[in-house]
Amino acid sequence: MTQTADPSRPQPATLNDVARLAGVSIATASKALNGRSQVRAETRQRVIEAAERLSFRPNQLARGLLAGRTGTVGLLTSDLEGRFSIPILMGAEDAFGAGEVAVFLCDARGDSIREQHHVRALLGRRVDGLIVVGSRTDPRPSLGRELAVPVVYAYAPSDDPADLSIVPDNVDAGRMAVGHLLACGRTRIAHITGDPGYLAARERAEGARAALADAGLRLVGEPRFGAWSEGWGRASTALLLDQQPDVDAVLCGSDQIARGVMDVLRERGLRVPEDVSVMGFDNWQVLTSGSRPHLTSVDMNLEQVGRAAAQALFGAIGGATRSGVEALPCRVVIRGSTAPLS
Amino acid sequence: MTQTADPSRPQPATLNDVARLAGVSIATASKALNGRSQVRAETRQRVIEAAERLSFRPNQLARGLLAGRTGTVGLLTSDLEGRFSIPILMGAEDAFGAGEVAVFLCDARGDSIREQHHVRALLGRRVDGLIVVGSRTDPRPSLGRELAVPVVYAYAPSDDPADLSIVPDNVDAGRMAVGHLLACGRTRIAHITGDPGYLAARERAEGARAALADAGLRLVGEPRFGAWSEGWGRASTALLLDQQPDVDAVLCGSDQIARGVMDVLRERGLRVPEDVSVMGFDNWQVLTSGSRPHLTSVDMNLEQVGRAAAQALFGAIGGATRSGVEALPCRVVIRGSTAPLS
DNA sequence: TAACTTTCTGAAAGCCTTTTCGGTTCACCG
DNA sequence: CGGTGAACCGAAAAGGCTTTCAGAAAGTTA
Repeated sequence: MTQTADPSRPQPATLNDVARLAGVSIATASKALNGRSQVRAETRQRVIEAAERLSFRPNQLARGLLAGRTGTVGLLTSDLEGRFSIPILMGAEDAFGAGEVAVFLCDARGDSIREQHHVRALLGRRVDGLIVVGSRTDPRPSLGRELAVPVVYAYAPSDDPADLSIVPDNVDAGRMAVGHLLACGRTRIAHITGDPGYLAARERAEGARAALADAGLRLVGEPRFGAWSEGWGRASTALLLDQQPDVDAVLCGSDQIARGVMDVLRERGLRVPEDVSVMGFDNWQVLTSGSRPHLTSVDMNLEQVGRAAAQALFGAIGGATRSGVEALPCRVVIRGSTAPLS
Repeated sequence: MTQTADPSRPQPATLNDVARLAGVSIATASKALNGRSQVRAETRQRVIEAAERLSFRPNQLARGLLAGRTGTVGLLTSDLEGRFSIPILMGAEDAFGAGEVAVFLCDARGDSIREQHHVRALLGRRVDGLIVVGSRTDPRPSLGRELAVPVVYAYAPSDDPADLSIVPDNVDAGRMAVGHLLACGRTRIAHITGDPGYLAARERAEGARAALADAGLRLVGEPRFGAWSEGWGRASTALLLDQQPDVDAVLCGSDQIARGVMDVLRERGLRVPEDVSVMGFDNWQVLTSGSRPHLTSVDMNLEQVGRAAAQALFGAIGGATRSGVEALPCRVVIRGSTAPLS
């Protein structure tokens, strides 16, 4: 029988041990260690040394029990696999980790039953707040208003406007992308993008169209919705070149699509960026820096989304409630695949 | 002044509330809810209903304080960014999440100071154990033997053999990869791989060489160490074809390298897989399924590494200590880029 | 009816820390 | 030398839960 009490593993020291070793009461020890002013300097020193000797770490459980705040938050993601969750998670972890907050990570695998389960478990652990990270920008069901702790939604906004959601501004991103291509002197711009079931795809297309309209231009053909894959990029580029051989720029809905587009352009003997400039979306480094030339792409600043969500949650824990959907700007990262017309 | 006590947010119910509502003592309520046998069925029912009504969730802090076990573990990663940490983290989260264990996520950013800081914070929170996830397979400094809780190292083994480490078997992976190419009838196999500073690169090369030796063969040329990038794949393939034009298979140290290799092969008019079979490493889906043809690759089963680490930690918490480095097998995922010689 | 089980219930201790508040000590002043 | 205030210290409560143990209630047997 394996016992849980491993005799070789010493129990961590308690405040009691420290107090005894220093020859003071528990209360004094606590005050000494927490910088309270009711302690003589000499006594404080003795206590601190005792704590050092026992490598005492105050038990956060007890502290949390007493304070009513645990200094923990739950990070509820719907798919760790997805590459969008990770940077957000990093940003949040970063914003919290700097302070004295620890993060519980839960992956619901896109299953709402499991999500419910995790929420309950987190509430049982008395987290001070919750960040819900989605894997796409389409609105998702709210966790509800009755929760005992504040909640902030990141990337995927809540469908309840009373909740606070932090998302990247994909419409504006579409505008910015086209803006860059226009600044390069391109006027015959096509848009090849992914699954039209994704709000992100539709919003980017909308932004692109709006920016062109502002310049008195239109897309070359309709936006070509399809899949978020290199294969779709290749297939639709072939079609595009047949139908609109005079295109001078392609804005792609993802870096994967852009890779496919560039491959076919090269095969057809077109030069990137001279003949056709190509732009991707997501700024996924493995794709942007593997291509020839390196791929200009729109970065959604996801880490910042995560950080903003964490800060908003921090504020909400402090009582400063916000609500609605807050859209953060994206940014264009210029590399070799776009250049001014010569 | 924003106050922390938000009057609109109801305090969660305590066992006391439940007991009062059910008209029993706290003790009885506790026993009723925890399935202890000292309670009449009718009383138990009343308590359960009361708990339901108040949507009572026992405070895990208080429970943990009492039990000496918190039901939490720390997951210490050195770089969330890196794509190797994530699947491991998923596997671990999976193995734990199924039970009643919650996971604290900490990212040390490859900084050992920050790592120390996180370890202390986690110990202060009285985690029951720690999983340390590395970003490369080279051994890393142990956290030490004096820790109050068990530790399991995943992917990056500890340099102290007294610790338990779970890693993928890269030597064997090299053997398996070459085994597959040999099974395809390939005999003139080249190896293009990444930074020789990485143990993974050296081990895979070693395994490949060993498998060839077993078959009475040798690599075509020396292993070509370089960088883990498409660019290196392209550059070294050009060189390879100049020096060894009769090569009939290329084993690559990563999927990125493989993509570069395939691009140059295609440009030189060589057919994949007919003329030259190409194999990658890591089975990174965005790369393997974007290429033409889809890329055969070695998967390190990282999720399983994570799961195994979690299970080992679970065992260690229960007192079943293991130690040493345990290497888990990888697997070859066959796609279109490798095929038998016709 | 007395004595004895059996079954259920509740008071209280304990986990570890922080904080309040009353008590002790001591220097200093009138 | 009694009194005052400051400086320091410790007892105790609180926070929510589990568990032990003693006691109450109900049922059984002689």
